[in-house]
Amino acid sequence: MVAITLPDGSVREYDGAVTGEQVAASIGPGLAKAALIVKVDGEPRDLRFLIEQDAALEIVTRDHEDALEVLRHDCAHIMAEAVQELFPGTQITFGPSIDDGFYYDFHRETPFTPEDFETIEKRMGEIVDRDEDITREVWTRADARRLFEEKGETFKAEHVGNLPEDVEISLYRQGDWVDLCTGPHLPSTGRLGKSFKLMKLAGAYWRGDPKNPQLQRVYGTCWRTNKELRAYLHRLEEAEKRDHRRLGREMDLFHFQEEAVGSVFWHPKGWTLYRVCETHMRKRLDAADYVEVRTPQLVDRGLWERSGHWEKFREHMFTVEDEHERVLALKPMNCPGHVQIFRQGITSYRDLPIRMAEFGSCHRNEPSGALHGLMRVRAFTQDDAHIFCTEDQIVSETKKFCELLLSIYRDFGFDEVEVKFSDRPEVRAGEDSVWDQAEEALMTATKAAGLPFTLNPGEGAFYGPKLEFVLKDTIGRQWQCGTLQVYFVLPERLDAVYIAEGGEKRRPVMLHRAILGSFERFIGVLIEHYAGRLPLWLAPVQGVVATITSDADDYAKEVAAAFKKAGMRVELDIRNEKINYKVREHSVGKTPLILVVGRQEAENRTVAIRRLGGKAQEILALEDALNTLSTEATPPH
RNA sequence: GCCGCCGUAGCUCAGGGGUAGAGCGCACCCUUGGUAAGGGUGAGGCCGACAGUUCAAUUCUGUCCGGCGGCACCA
Repeated sequence: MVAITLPDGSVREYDGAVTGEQVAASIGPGLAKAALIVKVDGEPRDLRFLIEQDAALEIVTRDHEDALEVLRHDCAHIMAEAVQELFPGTQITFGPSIDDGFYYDFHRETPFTPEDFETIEKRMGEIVDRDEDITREVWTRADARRLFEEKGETFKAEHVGNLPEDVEISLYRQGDWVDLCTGPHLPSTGRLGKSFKLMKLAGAYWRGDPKNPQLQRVYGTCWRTNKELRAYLHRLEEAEKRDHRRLGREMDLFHFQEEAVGSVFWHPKGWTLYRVCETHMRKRLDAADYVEVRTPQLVDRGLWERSGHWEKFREHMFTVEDEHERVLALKPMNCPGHVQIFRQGITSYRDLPIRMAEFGSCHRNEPSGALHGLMRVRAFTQDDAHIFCTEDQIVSETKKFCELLLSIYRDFGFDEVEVKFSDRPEVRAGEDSVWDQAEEALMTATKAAGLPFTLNPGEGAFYGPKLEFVLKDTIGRQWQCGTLQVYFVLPERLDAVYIAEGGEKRRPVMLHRAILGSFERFIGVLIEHYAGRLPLWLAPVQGVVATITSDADDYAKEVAAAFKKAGMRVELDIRNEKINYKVREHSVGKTPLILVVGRQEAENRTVAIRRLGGKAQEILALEDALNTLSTEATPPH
């Protein structure tokens, strides 16, 4: 007897071993038809997996939350089958499901083109129509390897050889097509349906290593229904509309051009936004007892050699030579500079902690393929600071920093923050004992700060372990902005000391920390988060005074001047255009307030306020409008 | 950096071996209009750069530069 417990708590008994397929059939033919896979004691399994002992069973149908992953994985297989039928000689490698879809990496001499998509999609549809049985087979390692070698599937054969000894080698067969896979899979290709679409082509390295052959990756998306597929495609279009590169142009914030690849040309409006962010940060840092400094842009390579950067990051540093053939590097970071300031004079333990901030302009020669609008540039400005403190102060400083960071994120409208703890990477500076110490200190401090965090093993910085603070924007995308890194090694290398209570010299610890990360990137994130509709205090142009007829020009000028005097950023639009036209243009330009004035307003000394996206207008006396709106436009805190 | 695609007016894009087109924007004129595009006229282009093929190249080929999507990278 085998007793199967279903999610509703009911128990069904069977004479002997039973499959999920049989259980589903015994419940009802509809369910049997809708079933994709099952979960046996929580483990995803094929419908035909033989359950030999009592177990909890969950039948995964299309509506189940796990269904998409299975459908997408099967879709990848069906695509691979289609590709191998259509293009003999193409080798298969890996094809997992991913967020919103799947991909499959192929090895083939001639590249695929987007024109091939239609052909492949058509063949995939045929494979679904053929409704081929998908069966699981267990092979010995040697046989599986031989099979793939005979088929000329060198990548698969290599992979079989690399699998751990204790892993069961399972092959999935659908029609004449075979792939090495752990599964689970649908019982037949017909269950996939046709709500899929091939999306794009890309290169990818075999096993992610640039030294290995490059494969051709085909990305696709796959959904439960055509409706879901259409909704997804619509979502992509919407996401494109909030792309900061597009909005940057439409809102006249910044541009890029060939002569300065990876550097931003900030237009007046974009620079206003930048300055508002900077001013706000400066205010918050002042209040948090930071001191602000400025360190040199060009620094002799000797300092970078001592700090260890020259050895590790040489190829990412821009260098210049002076007339004595002395090599100077454009600073890629601010830490060594800050240590130089710390080293001036003698520091007492009484002076610690010293929180040294710099809106540090840095240059890094990022690989050309990494550049991406404001998100990844070669010239950027960090909201950087180094906290020089004693080991005893690490916990309290970390705590203070986390509070400051969360509070500033809230100012900018981000409430969801994920924290990741990254420990020692393979390539690193310093002894393991020092890393032990640094990791332990950071871990204690992080726990004391009381923030939930996840572990991110091996992802620490060159100098020390780090916390990463990841923002979640309106549409759920994640952006790593803030960081806190514990440096024990750098103060040693650059010989930073303070005089301790007993009169002896001691090494301070440095906490390298940033909240926005880089202003450029953060502004990119802000633009996308708000889809360009920035909150009033951030908007570069907060309001436009727009006239209805030229009779109101003089009054409009007076209104604009009054708002400007009240500290607001307003523009005047007295062009010979209809109000409809002006409203449309300023709405498209994402101006938060349109202050409409016509004859009536001029006579009554009022303004008609139209808010971005709103339909209604609100008529206020000029004085009231000034008070209300300038209060509303005040930055948080 | 690697793979694929792309580069035509300020923007979005069409075209195609015989030196170019649309819409929006811009300028000027008419219009003074009450909340998301009023009308007319006009000016804008070394068709990314450099080589090659050709009687002729913006169009075909190659190289380079830049952009886009991934991969790799991100102190």
